[in-house]
Amino acid sequence: MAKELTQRSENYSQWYQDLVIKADLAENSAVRGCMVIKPYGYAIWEKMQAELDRMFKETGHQNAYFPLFIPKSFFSREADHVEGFAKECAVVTHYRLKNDEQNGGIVVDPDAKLEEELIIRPTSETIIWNTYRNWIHSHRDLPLLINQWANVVRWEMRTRLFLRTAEFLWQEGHTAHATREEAIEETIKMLGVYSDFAENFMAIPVIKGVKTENERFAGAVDTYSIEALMQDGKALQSGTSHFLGQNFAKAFDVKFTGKEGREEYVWSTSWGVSTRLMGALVMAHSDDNGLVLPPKLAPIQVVIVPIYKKTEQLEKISERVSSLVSDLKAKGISVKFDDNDNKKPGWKFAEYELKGVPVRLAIGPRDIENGTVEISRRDTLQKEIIPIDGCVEYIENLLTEIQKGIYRKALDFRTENTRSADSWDEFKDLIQNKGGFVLAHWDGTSETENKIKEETKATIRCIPLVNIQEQGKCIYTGKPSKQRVLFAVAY
RNA sequence: CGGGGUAUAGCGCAGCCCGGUAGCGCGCGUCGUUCGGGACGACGAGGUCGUCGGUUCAAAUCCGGCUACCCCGACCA
Repeated sequence: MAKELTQRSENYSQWYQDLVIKADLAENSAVRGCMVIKPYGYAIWEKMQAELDRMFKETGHQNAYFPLFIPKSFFSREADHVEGFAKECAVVTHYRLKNDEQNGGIVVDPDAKLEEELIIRPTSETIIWNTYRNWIHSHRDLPLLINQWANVVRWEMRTRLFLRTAEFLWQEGHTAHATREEAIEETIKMLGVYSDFAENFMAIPVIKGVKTENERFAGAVDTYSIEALMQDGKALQSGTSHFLGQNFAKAFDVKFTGKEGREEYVWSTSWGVSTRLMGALVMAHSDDNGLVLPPKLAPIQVVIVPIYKKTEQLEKISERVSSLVSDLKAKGISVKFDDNDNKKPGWKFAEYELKGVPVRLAIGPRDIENGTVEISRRDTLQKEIIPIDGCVEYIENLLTEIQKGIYRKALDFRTENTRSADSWDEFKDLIQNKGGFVLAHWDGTSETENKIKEETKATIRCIPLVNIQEQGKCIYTGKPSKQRVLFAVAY
């Protein structure tokens, strides 16, 4: 075995690390906390982007681009926002280098100090709201529905490929509305877009919910999120949508004249998903043989491996395969015919499993003679021999089935790993020994939430939007509670 | 940012304790035999030992600074 993968049962986080690197998704760079996203990984991200972008446009949003740099003064306008991000900001203080006459090399030119320091955006609310002030004057300018695809920087202490990096790629939607209700509706709508995307494209079931005060975005009135469960029983926040109230409108003085001629502050939202989704995708489905990709996001959906001894055999296979390739392409299926002569079939099988290609076809002289092809699916590793005539339809159906199958598997896993706790002992036992989601009553205070976190590392992931209302007692304090909330140890 | 570990050929590692001019496996190149689950043989190429400095006749090896990565904490999408 050329590329050994650590087994999940042995060391889950090592398995993740190995897989991201060995499947050629990304690697660490020379810059602390920053990764290089490699072509195969980036191809998956591009597929995610393409679909999300389509969904945003379908819901009326337009793309725009705002600067990477944010003047320091903008940043301090919204008090909670600064407090939340201050500790992890990269700051530009100078704009020029010069030759170091004493020691050689180059140094920062002390004469080139910026009048006002620039923050590298950790998120763009401030620069965007400062801009929106000039764009919004009347109710006729609303709603303003903008999205941007960008990189952002948060100076993280501890990083992991895709899950937490100092620089990451994301999209951030920033919308302005005339009424509170409309802004809340937008917040929930975009949360819905995220959950549809997660479930239908990434094949990851998610729970939509609202965050508690502790976990709320700095500057938001309410933060909503989608929460996914990874195979090791930890939760991963996979997307957030914020109702910002009038906080940023007030901080940046963004007012509009309503129909009745009254001047009012606008209502706003922001929402984002990042390359963290790549981490979710890896951890939700993959196994000890490598990646398992949902067909809808796989850069290569079908790989064809020829099996031959002599070049005449390869020629025959290639001839038969070329029409198959064009038939598949005509159906919009991405296919690769790997006729690389330097690698043996067995090596290729292992390699494409590592890379998570959903369907593999193997065609050898025997198949040419019998008019068959060996088809094998990545999710279950099952193989069968089918007639080559009409196999396009078979493959098309199989891709759909795989997409459903891995969603089903992830959903079953989540169902099995979502439990209720009715006492503190039971709660601790579940969190420590089983992991997964734990539904439990909570008294609604940050104080209790913090104590639970200190003692168990579990946090409230969200208060599910779809939730049974029932009387109960807080597992920690015994105080009355109206509903259960979703706890888990999170990434 | 605190504690621990690591850095030697493209990758994975040995050598370091006890200083004497670098080795193994995989990969890579050529040729031949192979090819239905990570093939085999022969020959060959490839390293200023992370980086900067110190000790020494001599440093991968001893000492110090720096950088990056991994693990464990605190912070976070």
